[in-house]
Amino acid sequence: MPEPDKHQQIIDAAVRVFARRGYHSARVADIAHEAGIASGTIYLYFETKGDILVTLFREKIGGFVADVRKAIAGEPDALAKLRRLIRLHFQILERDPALAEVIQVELRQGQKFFRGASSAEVGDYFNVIASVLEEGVASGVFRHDLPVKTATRALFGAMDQMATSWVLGKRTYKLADAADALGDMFLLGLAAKP
Amino acid sequence: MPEPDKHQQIIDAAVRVFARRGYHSARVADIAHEAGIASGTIYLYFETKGDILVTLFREKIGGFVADVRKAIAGEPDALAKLRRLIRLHFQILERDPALAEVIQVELRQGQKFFRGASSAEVGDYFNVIASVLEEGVASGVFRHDLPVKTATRALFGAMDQMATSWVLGKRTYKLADAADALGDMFLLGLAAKP
DNA sequence: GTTGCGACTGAATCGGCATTCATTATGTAG
DNA sequence: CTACATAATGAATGCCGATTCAGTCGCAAC
Repeated sequence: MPEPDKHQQIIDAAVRVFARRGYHSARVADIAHEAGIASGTIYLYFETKGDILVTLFREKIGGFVADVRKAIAGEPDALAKLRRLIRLHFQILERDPALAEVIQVELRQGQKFFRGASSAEVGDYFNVIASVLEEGVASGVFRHDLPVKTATRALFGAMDQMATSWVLGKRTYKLADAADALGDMFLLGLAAKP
Repeated sequence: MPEPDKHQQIIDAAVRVFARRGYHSARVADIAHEAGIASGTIYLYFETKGDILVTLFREKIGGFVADVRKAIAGEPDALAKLRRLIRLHFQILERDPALAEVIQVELRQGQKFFRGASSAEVGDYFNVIASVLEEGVASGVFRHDLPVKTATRALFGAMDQMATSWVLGKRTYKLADAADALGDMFLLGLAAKP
C-alpha cells in the first residue's frame, strides 16, 4: 500500500532535479537521492522516468488551470477576467522558480507538452482563454469580428514567451509587472491613436 | 578534403529524419541511410549527433533571419514592414513542412533553442522585430509609449504559437491566411471601438 | 519469538546506439 | 602499373544509466 505521501515527495524532488540538471541529464538516482529514498523505490510509484515527467506536469498544469478557472469566475466581466488571467499566469510561475524552469524549458521535450500526454490539460487552458474571449465578444467589450481561435493562440503564445524570456534571463525583473503592459497591448493594440 | 556538398546532403537528410522520428529516436544510422552514405561518414563532417542538430538550426535560422531582413528592407514604412514580417514568418515555415516540424517541435529540446548554441541567431531575430517596432514608434505610427521589449516578445510568442498549433494540427488550413488576422489584432487590439 | 507481509533497498544487469578505426575504395601523379 | 593520399565504409566497441529483483527491514498478529 504505497503511501500517497511518497508520490508527492518524488514529484517535488523531480521538479527540483529537472530544474537543476535538465530532464535528460537528470538520473533517476538523483531524484531518489533528492527525495531521500533508494532509486528502486521510485519504481513502486512510477512506471518509468518518463512517467515521472508526464505525471508531474499533468498534476501541475491541472492545478494551474483549476486555479485560473476559480479566480476568473469571481471577476465581473470579460475585461476583468482577461486581465486577471494574465496576471495569474505570471504570478503562478513567479511563485515557484523551479517549477517555472521545468514548465518553460524542460517540458517542451519532444512531443510531450502540446502533443502527447498533457495535451488534454493544455487544451483545457486554451478553452479557458477562449471562453473569456467569447464572453467578451458576446457582451460587446471585444470586437464582434474577433477571430477567437487565433486570438487565443496569440495570447497564450505571448504569455508563454514572456515567461520563457523571464526564466532564461536572470529573472531580475518582476514578471507580474509585465502583465498590465501585455494586457494593454492586447486590448488597445500597438497602433497610435489617430 | 570533405566535399561541401555532402555537408548539405547530411543536413537535409537530418531534417527529414528528425521530422519523421523526432531527434531522440532518430539514429545516426538513419540519417546516414537517408543521405545514402555510411554512418561513419557522418563523423567526417560533424562532431556528434548533437552537432548535426545545432548546425542544422544555426544555418536554417540564420537563413530565415537573413530572408526576413532583406524582405522588410524593401518595405516603405514600419507598418508595412511589420505586416510583411508576420507574413514571411509563416510563409517560410509553410513552404517546408519537415523543417517546420523540426523548428517548432524538435529544436526546443532542453536548452538548445533559446539558450545554448542558437541563442545568437534567435537573438538576431528578436532584434529585427524590435527594430521594426522602434522605427514605428519613432515615426509615430505606433504608440509613443509602447514597451518595445515586451511587444517584441509578445509578437514573437504569438507567431511562434500559431506556427506550433499549425504544425501539431493537421496543417489543414493555410498558415499564411492567419497572418493578416494576427497583424490586425496586434495593431488594433481586441477591444471594441467605442 | 516466530511467522508473514508489504515497503523498501541498491548492487548487478542489460540493451541500445553513438562513436571509433582498421580496412577498402577511389583518385591522382609519376 | 605502382605508390601515395584522401574519402568512405560499417562491424565492433564501449559506455551509461534505466530498470530489475533477491534480499533486508519494520512491524503486527498470535
